[in-house]
Amino acid sequence: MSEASDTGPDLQIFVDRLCSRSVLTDEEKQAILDLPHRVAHIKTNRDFVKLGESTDHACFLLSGLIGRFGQNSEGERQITAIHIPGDMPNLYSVVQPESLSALQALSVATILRIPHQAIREVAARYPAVAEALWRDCAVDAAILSQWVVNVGRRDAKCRLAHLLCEMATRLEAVDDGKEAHFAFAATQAHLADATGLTTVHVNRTIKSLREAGLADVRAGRVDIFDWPGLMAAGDFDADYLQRDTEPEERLRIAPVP
Amino acid sequence: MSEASDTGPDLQIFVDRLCSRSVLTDEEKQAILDLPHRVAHIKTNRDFVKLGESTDHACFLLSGLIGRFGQNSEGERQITAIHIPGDMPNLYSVVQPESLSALQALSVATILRIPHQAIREVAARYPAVAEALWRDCAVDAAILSQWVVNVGRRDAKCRLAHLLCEMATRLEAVDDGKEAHFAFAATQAHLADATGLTTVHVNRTIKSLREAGLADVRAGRVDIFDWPGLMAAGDFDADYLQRDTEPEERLRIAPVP
DNA sequence: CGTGACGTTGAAGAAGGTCAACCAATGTGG
DNA sequence: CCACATTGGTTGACCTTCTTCAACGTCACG
Repeated sequence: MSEASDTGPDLQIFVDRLCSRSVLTDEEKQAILDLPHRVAHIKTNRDFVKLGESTDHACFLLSGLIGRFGQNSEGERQITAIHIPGDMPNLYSVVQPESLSALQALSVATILRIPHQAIREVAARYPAVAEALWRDCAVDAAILSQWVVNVGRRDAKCRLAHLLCEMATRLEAVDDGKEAHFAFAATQAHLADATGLTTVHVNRTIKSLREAGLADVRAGRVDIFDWPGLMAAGDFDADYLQRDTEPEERLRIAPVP
Repeated sequence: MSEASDTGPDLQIFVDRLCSRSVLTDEEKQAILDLPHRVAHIKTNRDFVKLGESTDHACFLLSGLIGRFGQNSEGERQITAIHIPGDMPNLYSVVQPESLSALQALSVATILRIPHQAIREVAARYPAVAEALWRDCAVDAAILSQWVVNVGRRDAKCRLAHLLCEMATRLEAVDDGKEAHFAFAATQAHLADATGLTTVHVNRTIKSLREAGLADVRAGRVDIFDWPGLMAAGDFDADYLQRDTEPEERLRIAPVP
């Protein structure tokens, strides 16, 4: 991992992301863009936030794939969220610095580290920013809820299909067509940790999706052959991702001055 | 379900709960106590917040047990959280009114309904209140993360033991002793929905906990015979519940005036 | 060209699900 | 006050899904 000071316009995608569900004024957007941050490059499979550790900064993912996970006493991992560029994998740490989940790079990744103190100051000054951050955590929790349903109440094939649907939707890899594909660096072992299965069974399950003509996962890439079919197999309904919040539905805690 | 207007000091336990992890001034506490609310009584097994429904108020649980759940396309439920008195089962709805989880009473329950608008006004006016609410959501998400680990990476006996440990800890039913007990109205079917098992297997698993001399669940009550043993069987570490936040560790987003 | 990470496959077994029957407690209407 | 239904809990027999263990293939890279 290397660190370097940087003041590029990197946070713009974070602002865009917040504004997809919240309403911010130009002043508020600028306050976020002005947040101090340092760039860091993370190697594949490196745990860069450890379980139980206290942090004084939050991470913003610029590129790559990050898994958030917990583990049982045998050290077996359970991935609870897969984060994509634009996400803040541990935004919650702003109000809860002791990290109850660990973060692992599933591929090489580039992150920005933003000091909690700076985020807290902006949130204290602009209630609408605090609200937008709180909302981002709420969406994260909604995805987490679905993850529980996925792991608890679906069989292997359905679980994996659901996960692929979720990633395809969040990565905006699907349009109206039947086919789609996207880069996805996670290994079968990562998928096993995410679905609560073994790598062996993930392998067989991928095979069955492939043979059913639904999708294939290989060489860091997911190919979807039959999007409606995959959604059906995965029992997938994209509503929970809250991607379709129309401008007039977006809430704002304080009036726009 | 019956509704009645009420202005008793019911919200005091909510304030106490927030202050166990956050720092609030007397003025801020009073603003929360002054929140308008209506009392409602809910019958057992009634879904009082439905999936996908939009709400304009958050619920505060005064008495009883509430399950938050999602479900798969077959209608099989997966409980993602069990809420106890003092919890706000859908606090997140303040920033995210479309409910992505449903709420079901697991016993007769008494709730207070608090309009979103009122909560939003207090949060906009007092950044520290917004922070405290945000933190409450973060703790809720931390519990949810553990729930994923529980369902994804532990076997039936371990899962159930973990759940009992979590409930015992949150209900403050355990002290330093070996034994403990607490009222717990959930049925075996509810436990099955919570653990992602079938009722039949929950029944057998309870039997095995009983025969191992660890704990028993029956007649709306949990008896713990061997607390250290149950914690070991459930792979349980209470840290994630954030119950031990010392006053000097509590964060505050804005200075105390 | 060896070594390690990742993927693939087969055989055997364990954990948990399914189906079905039955019991005990409680409530209800005649 | 009894006949009956309902809800929650218990148990057995059987079957499916997933795990475990072990071997082997393949590709990238030093």
